[in-house]
Amino acid sequence: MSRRSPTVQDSDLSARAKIREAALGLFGTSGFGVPLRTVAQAAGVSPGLVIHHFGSKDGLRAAVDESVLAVFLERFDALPKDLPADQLSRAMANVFSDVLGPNADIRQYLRRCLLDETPAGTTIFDEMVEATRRGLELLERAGGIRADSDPEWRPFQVLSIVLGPLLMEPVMQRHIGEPAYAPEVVRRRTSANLDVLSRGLFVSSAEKRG
Amino acid sequence: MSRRSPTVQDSDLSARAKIREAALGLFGTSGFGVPLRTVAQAAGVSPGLVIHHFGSKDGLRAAVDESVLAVFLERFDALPKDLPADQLSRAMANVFSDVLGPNADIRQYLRRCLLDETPAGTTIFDEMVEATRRGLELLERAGGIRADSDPEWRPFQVLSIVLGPLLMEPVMQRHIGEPAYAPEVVRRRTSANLDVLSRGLFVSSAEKRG
DNA sequence: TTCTATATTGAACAGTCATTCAACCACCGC
DNA sequence: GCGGTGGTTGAATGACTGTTCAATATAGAA
Repeated sequence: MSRRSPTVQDSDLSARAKIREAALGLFGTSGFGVPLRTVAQAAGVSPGLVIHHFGSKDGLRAAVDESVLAVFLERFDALPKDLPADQLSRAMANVFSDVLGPNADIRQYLRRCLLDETPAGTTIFDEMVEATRRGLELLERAGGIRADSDPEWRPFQVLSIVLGPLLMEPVMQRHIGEPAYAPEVVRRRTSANLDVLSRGLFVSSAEKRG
Repeated sequence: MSRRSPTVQDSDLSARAKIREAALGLFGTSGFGVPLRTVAQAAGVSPGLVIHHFGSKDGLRAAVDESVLAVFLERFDALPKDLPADQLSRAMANVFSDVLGPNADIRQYLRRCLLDETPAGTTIFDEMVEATRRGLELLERAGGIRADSDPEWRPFQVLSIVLGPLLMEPVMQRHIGEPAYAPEVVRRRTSANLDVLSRGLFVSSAEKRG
C-alpha cells in the first residue's frame, strides 16, 4: 500500500493531493477568492497544513494549475506521432472529450483560466490553438480542407465550435434538458459539429440561385 | 447643462455614473474581488459615497449588471420587428459588433458574467441564445438553412462562432498580431465566419469521393 | 528504546476588507 | 438672510483574510 506509480509528481500521495483536488473544485466553482480555510476544511485538514505543503495560497494555485496542465500534456504526448491527418484530428478531439467529459471540476477550472490568465492556463489554451493549427495544416495537405478557407481564422473557428460548449456550459445547461456533458449528449453535439464544419449551416448563395 | 435625456435610469447623472463605470472596468479586468476603495479611487470619490449610492458592494455589482444588460436590451428592442430573415440575422450581428467592438470594458465584463452567473449576466446570455434561435427559425422558413441541419445545436454553433472570439479574446490576442477587436480585424473575421457557416471548412466526403 | 525529520494542528498576528457614522459642504426654496 | 435636504468625506469599527509559529503526533533509522 505504499506509493504505486510516480505519475505526475513525487511525494504526491495523500494530504497534499486531497488539498490540491479540493482547491481545484473550489477555485473552479467559486473563484480564487475562496478562503484558504474553506479549502482546508473541504480537504479535511487544518489551514496551517495548506501553507506547509504549498508555501502560500499562490503556491497552491500554481500547483493546481500545473496538475491540470499535466493532464493535457500527458495525453497530448501520448498521441502517436505519425497518424494520418483525419485520424489525428479525431484523436485530438477524443483527448478533449475524454478529459473534459467526465470531469466537471476541470471544465469549470478551465473556464476560469480564460479570465485569470495564470501561466499554466495560458499555456493550456495556447497549446490548444497550436495543436489545432497543426492538425488543420496536416488535414489541408491531405486535401481534406477547402482551399479557399481562411487559414488565419480556421483554428479559432474550429476551437470556438469545440470549446464553445465548454465555455458556455452553464448557459447551455439552461436551454437543453440534460447535462451538457453527458456522454450521449456529447456524442450528438460532436456529430452536429462535424456536420457544420463539413457542410456549413446556411444554404450557399450559389446553391440558392442555381 | 441640466439633465439631457433619460436614456437608461433617472437621476443617473454624475458621481453615481462615474462610480458605475469605474466599477464596470475594474470588475471586468480584476474581478469582483477588487476593493471598494479601489473603485472609489478610480471614480475619484470617497469609499463612503459608493455605499451611500449603491447600498453595498453587491448593490454596486447589480447596478453594473443592469446597466450592461440595458445596453443590449435597448439595442435589441430597437430592431425593426418585421425585417426579412437574412437582414435580421445581419442586424443582430451588427448589434454585437457595434456594442462589443469599441467597448473593451463590456467585453471583459461579459466574459466574467459567464462564470459568476449573476442574474443580469444569465439574462444577457439567455437572450442571446433565444434571439439566435428565433433568427435561425426565421431564416429556415425563408429557405436559408440546410434542411438536414440539427435544430437542437444550431443556435449554440452560431453563438460559439460569434462569441468564441469574445470569450477567447486574450488567447486570440496572443496568436494574431493585432487587437482582436480592431474594426478591420472584426470585418475580416466576420467574413471568414460567414464563409464557414455557409460552406463549411472540411471537404465533404461526397465531394472527396465524387 | 532514542533520535530525527516530517506531518499536522490551532491559536495568535497583522493586514485588509466592507460598512458605519458623525460631520461638513453646496445648493435651493423661502 | 435662514432652514433643510442631499451629496460627500474620512476616520473608526468589526469581521475576515493569509500567514506564522510553537507545540504535538507520527513514523522510520540507528
